[in-house]
Amino acid sequence: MIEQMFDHGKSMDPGPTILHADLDAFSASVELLLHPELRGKPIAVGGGVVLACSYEAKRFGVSSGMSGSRARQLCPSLQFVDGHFREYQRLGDEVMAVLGDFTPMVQRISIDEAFIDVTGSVHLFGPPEAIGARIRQRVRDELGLPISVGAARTKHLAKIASQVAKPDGLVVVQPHLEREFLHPLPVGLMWGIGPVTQQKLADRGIRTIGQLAESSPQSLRSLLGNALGDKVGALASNDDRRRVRPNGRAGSVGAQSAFARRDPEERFVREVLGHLADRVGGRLRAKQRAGRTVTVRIRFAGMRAITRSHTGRAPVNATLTLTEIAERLVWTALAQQPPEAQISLLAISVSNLVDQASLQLELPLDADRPVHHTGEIAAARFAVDHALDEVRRRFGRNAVGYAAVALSTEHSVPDEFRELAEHEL
DNA sequence: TCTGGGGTCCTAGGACCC
DNA sequence: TCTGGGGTCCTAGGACCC
Repeated sequence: MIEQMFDHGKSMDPGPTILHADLDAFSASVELLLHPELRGKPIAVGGGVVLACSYEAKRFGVSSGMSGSRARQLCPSLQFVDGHFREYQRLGDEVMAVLGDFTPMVQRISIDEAFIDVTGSVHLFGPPEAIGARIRQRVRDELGLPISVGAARTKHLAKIASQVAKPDGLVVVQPHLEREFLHPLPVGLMWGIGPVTQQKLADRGIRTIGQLAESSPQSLRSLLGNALGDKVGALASNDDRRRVRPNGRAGSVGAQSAFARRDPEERFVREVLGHLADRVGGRLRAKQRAGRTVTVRIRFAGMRAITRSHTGRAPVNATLTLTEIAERLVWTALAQQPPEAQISLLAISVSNLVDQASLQLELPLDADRPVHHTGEIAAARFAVDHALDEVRRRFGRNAVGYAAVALSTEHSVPDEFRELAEHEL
């Protein structure tokens, strides 16, 4: 009798209920909606670069980020389609709206993936398996897209469950079966364990999450560092206290451009940096934000990369100011490199962000300059930026701008695709 | 696996302050 | 005229996420 009551009590209050919902091969699935005749065939979005691909293409070893020529080698029957990026954004938002019908506790991880905490919703919609099934049914019926869902007591378990559920499935991890579920799985499924960490663990004979759970905290700390060691040790031992947090704002904004290796010619570098600064500055200004730290990244032929940063007293978001700071950082860094070094990527990122409603005109944009100089320049730049921002607002982002004509279109990526990855500022 | 693009977090050393 | 310990900020590099 007492045991029954204990059991009954447990199932009435199993703790938090977290779902992880993850659209299957999202971009490719949207393209299949638009091109039903391609269903069942290996397809890839993109051309010069694979931006996304279907499960059929993945089976050949095709993956996103791969060059188009490499993908064609692996899969000669691969069909390339143009991306409909605005559709991805719209449908991704629609899916999030479906999730929002079950709870406001939605944490969106990317265009096509989110955690939701339905602890407070089970009395309305039933147990986790019922909620997961309803979500999948609605996304299928209303949007025509396959989505996998994992449900469990923690984020870690829910996320792994949705991966195990793929493609187009639902996996619920019952609280009393968590260890049986978790321990046989490979460590690479865990959040935070990528190729490097996986190799380090494999060198110690650790391949499953169960083996990881048996390892001593001290050995994991010394192998992986304190933070990561503690984190993976806790997760493997099924100790995950992270909450679902509705999305906050981004802590940094950046843009990058990769290109075929080339000599760092002055005109080229200026054009690329101007283009990147324009993208970053435009996004900052659109959200009335600015940042004190400007970081550049230079990747060389052979993939070695360096970063250089500058933190000023005043936050910046003017395109020309960002360009100048970035140029100075890049040339100072390149001066320390062998003169024959070729570059294959440039990036600009702005961090230490602050809100900057209407203080723009009063603030010197670069505190390192003499004040009499900065006042006028700041005002002029403010005016130029806002004129351009306004033209773009009315006629579109590409109506006017610092186009980097030196960038070949072959390896560059459509702006609409970039926008999919942008975080809320 | 010969590598796109936008992000986050951690580490380690140095400067500087009290 | 030798030197503790803690806190904060900055810089650079690296792993990882989607």
